Amino acid sequence: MAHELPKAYDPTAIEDHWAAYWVRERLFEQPTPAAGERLDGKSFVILLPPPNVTGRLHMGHMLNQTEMDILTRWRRMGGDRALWLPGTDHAGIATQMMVERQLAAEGASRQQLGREAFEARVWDWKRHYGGAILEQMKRLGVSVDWSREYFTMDERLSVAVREAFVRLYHQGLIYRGAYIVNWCPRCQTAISDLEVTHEEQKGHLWEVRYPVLDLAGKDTGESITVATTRPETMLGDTAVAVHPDDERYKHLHGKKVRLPLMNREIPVITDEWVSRDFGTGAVKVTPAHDPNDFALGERHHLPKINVMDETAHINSEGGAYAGLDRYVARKKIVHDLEAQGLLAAVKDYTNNVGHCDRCKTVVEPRLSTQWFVKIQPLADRAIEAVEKGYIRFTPENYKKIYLNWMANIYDWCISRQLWWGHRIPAWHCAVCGKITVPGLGTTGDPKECAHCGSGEITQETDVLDTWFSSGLLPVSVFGWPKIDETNRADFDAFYPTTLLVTGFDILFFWVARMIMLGCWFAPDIKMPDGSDRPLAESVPFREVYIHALVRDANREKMSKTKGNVLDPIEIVSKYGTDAVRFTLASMASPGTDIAFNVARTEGYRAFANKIWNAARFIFRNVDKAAEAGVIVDRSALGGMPTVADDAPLEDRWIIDAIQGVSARVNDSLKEYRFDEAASYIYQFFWGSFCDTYIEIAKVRLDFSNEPTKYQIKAALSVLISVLEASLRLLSPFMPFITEEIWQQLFEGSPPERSIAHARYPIIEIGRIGAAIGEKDSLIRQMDRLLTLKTELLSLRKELGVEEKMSTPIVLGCPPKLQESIERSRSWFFRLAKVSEIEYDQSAGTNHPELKWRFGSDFVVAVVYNKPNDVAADRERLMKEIAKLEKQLVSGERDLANPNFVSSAPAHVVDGRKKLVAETRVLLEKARAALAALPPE
RNA sequence: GGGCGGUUAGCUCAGCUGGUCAGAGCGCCUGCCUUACAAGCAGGAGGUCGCAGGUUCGAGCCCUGCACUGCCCA
Repeated sequence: MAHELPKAYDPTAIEDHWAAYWVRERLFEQPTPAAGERLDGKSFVILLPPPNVTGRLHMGHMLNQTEMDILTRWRRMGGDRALWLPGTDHAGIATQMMVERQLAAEGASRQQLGREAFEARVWDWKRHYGGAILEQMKRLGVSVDWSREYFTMDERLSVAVREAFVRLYHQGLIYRGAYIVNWCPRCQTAISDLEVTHEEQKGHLWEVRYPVLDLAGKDTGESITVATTRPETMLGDTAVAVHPDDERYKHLHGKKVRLPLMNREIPVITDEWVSRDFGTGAVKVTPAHDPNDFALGERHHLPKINVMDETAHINSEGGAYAGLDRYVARKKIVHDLEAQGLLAAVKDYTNNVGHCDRCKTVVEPRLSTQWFVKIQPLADRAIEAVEKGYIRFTPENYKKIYLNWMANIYDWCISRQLWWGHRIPAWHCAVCGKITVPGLGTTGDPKECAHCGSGEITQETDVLDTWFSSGLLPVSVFGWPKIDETNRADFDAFYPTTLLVTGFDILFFWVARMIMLGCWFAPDIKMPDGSDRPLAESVPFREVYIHALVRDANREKMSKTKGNVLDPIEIVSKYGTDAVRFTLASMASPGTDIAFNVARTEGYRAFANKIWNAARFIFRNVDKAAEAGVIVDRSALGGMPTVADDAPLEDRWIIDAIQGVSARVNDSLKEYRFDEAASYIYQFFWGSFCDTYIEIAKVRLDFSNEPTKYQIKAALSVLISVLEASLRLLSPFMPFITEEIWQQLFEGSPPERSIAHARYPIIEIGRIGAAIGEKDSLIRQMDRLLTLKTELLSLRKELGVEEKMSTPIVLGCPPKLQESIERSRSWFFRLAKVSEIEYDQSAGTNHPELKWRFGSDFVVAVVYNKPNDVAADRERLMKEIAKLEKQLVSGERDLANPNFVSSAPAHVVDGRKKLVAETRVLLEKARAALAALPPE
């Protein structure tokens, strides 16, 4: 059967086909191990960071997924039990907002709909639009196990969420209380510290006079000036605080002041926390609207007056300002203060203002009753797991960042005032007011109050922070909390997972929470042998690889407002998935952001085209050979290519090269050096295989003459085995094109259903060690030939020899090189465009009319009767001599230095000696050549 | 304010525990439609490794200071 490949590579023609094939054939499913099946420990388990159901694929996803896919495919081909588990996150706020917008367009609201109908509506939305991002992922060819796809609100995951809450509650690690939280007036919910982004903003610092009162409550005429950036909060002031040692205010200790506008008497208190240097050294205290003031209020038992409602409008506690938006109120208050002569000063001030991560609204610190996780006990284990090395970070510096954050962690506010999410499993009693949380391991909802027995209980309306459920994923996807003898196979086989690949932006949101929750709950599950699970086996993953941010070509962060967002799907349809994947891989060096440049992608599309055409060339010759009765054996393909010891130099050279590149690629991938691995393959395939080996092989594939079948067959079997191994090597990076060519290579009967099930080229250590000395000299001979070829072509260019013309050369070189040349005569003559060689040991010193080139062990000239450009030659030689002299001087200085000779390692000294000797020879030759030039 | 990175060719970036490390791709120049590929082939030019000190026989690599720049946390 003849192969048919179009001349130019067209990714769109093949990618959809294979993407669908992989899913349809269920090639990447990793079944639950059968009971009693031996777990050999060679497993690779990785969890996809679940994208939001509302999400669309962006470049960050694509980088993340490309890296995970490369690793998963690589380990799968390496023989591991590989499982990559996909799913989506219900994304509380984001999804709720999406559906609310939809409702708004219809002139409705969730309040009109009511909670249940609204939830049904969101589910509906999810069923219709929620899978979009997963469909996009399929287009990228990700090798995930679709049979295990989850959604964080799935029944079984919801069970886990409820159980986690219940356990933590009964362990005394969940409490409810009124604290200052970050309140988003737009989303109308509390958000965690992590969901607040701080931005510098120019604003004002208002200084306000609070009149000091005497014991009778009358103005003394004196006043105390406080500074504030949020004057509207003064409506809720319940004290003024000064530093106890501040001499300016000592006489006011214990006195009272009149709160302007509200005409409330509030005390002057003293507290060490007050900074004497900030503003006037006196601060207003608003316990219900500032976390520091809240702490102050607790210490001094101050009343906490909340003056704002959920939408950040002043409430009834705000007197005359009730009903005003916070910023309207601010203006009016400033105006009124000024009118009353109580505004002492207005200063420009830049401060950090918190914004809602989701909607960018300015966050209002606000007193509110919320649910919290007492985090320290969980954090302690999470710290231990990392400090003891049970979880390793790459790059390593994230370990420090993680530990630093963990050491300064605050209790986690887990309640959200949303309707979409896991509703908190706690019931309030209308009679006694106490809270009932179901017992451990129970399933049904409680029917009566656990404290007074009343049946008048209603479930908490708040839902849990989305990260509470995603933080449980590593345990919950494998069946926790229902792990018993009958269903523990998944957990035994796949927990802990091997690796987590993610961006640093969710290091705290997600990675840290998974570590805390995993280390907290997994120890409840016994090890397969029945022993207690140690912390080292409780971690949710053993390694974390943190990748960089994808920026645009100008290193700008991609953002919708800037309009510089690159849509991966758009680029993929233009250049092909393989090219985009390769771009990301080749730029993914740890620690640095990726400036995504399509110029680079163009280059890798060209690379794909190169691979395509190399295959075309080889296939065409295989077909031609078949016509001539030469059948190339394909049965031995699939391993590491080898070659007989008496094979031609170039065969041994290319085989050695692919063995070497395999070893390097494997090493690089072990260290997540996608960039290195990609570059090795690229250099090898394009440089060594296509530009050198195939060009050489063409000489042997000459069907026009009386065919030497043995020669053609030998050449073809090297070509095809190197191609086939290269495809496997490249497959994790470029799964589509490699699959297509690989399938064609086997002409419809491949040894596996997919190249993804073939074995990755890995060289066994023992074999590479054999005959290494001989191999070394072999490679050196080949390198010499190639260097000589380049020198000759360069010389020809300088002389202006026509491209098509071959010329005689004169060459002086050692016998060994001469022997290699003679043995490789057929291709060497063709590639170096040589018609005949005159070997001459005195080359370079005679024939002054020739233009000589010299290497460390050869002197060569192209015989071509064109007058030399003496001036240009002289310039080139002088430049070269200068360079060599510099090199020689520095080398000789080292060798003359007794310290160098005694303290540097032997191989360095030897290397330096060799270099100096070589430089001397070259210098001598260059000087001779210069002297031989005719005078100007 | 605290912490962590970065500064290497025109551009984007590699460069391991100091010693054949001054590299790659793109771009640029010159010549080629050579038995796959012009998305190609061949040959070439281009850098005092941010600045100033120091350690060392030896410094893009280690130390100190400075400059510029990015990020995280308060």
